[in-house]
Amino acid sequence: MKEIEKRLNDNGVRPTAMRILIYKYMAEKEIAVALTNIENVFAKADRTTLYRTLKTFEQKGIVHQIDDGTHISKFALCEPGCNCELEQDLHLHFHCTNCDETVCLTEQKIPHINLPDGYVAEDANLVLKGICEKCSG
Amino acid sequence: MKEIEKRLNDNGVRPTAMRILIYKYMAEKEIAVALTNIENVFAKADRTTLYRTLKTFEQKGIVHQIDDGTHISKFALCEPGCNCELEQDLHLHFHCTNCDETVCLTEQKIPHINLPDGYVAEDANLVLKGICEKCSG
DNA sequence: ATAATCAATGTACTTCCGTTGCATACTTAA
DNA sequence: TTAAGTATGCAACGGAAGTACATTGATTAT
Ligand SMILES: [Mn+2]
Ligand SMILES: [Mn+2]
Ligand SMILES: [Zn+2]
Ligand SMILES: [Zn+2]
Repeated sequence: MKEIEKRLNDNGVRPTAMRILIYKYMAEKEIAVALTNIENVFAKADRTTLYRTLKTFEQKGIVHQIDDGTHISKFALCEPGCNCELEQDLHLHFHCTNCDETVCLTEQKIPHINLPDGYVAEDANLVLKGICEKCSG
Repeated sequence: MKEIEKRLNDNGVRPTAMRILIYKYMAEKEIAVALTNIENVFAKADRTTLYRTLKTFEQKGIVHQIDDGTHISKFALCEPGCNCELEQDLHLHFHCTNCDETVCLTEQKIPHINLPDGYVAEDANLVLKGICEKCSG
């Protein structure tokens, strides 16, 4: 568990008890989580704290936010050493319409797209929807 | 303007005054519109009516909904004869972080993606974010 | 050790958007 | 002309994101 503290420290986030718990929870869970989700797990903690923890994690590059089309922000841990801002590390996400879970497909990078003149892309979001591995098996 | 009535009729939507106005508005405007947007334009009409009009249009294949990552649903008219559900007609969208406008890039189709075993894709959403043509010019 | 300072958490409240239930007006068909 | 179906209006609800302010906790300097 010292690894988590180190990871947080390295990214400039003070490793408080709450933050370590949330990080641990997200690490064990292999799918993207929403605030409501975390809220249910850590019912004794305040929503705002959890909200701000996610925001802090995001700002410091510990998690990345995912827009899977449900209009609910979800978050997933970044791979160690990944730079989500850079095009090379942008991966696609899969949202299962059956179980409503969203996963990172970190191996599947978003292909480069040529845009019409005048458009300058700084970020990209690619979400596929359908039936996930667990639900189709 | 008879064209609009025909378009609505052809898609099984009764061409009421309100619906024609909304269609006309969306046709003139070349960017995706949100409900709030339409609400401001047609201030005398009720929110719910506008909301349901968009929903009806969507169900009948007259408009398609766009998730541009702002967590606000936006809508744009479908090209005549387009089948948004089909992979071949899935195009990408561009969201300008400067003017907050979202446009359809109907020429830019979403490339086919090979998924890991077990995943079955039925829909795709690709949004690029950055500076749009108007803002970069 | 104490006080001063800054960061993290808690409480409460607000806003925005999407959505639904039910009543009323309008349109179409018998 | 009546009845049935559809569209619109009115009112309210719920979820999620966000913020202001108070309080607690941890760090640092004196
Ligand atoms: Mn991801
Ligand atoms: Mn479009
Ligand atoms: Zn699933
Ligand atoms: Zn712009």
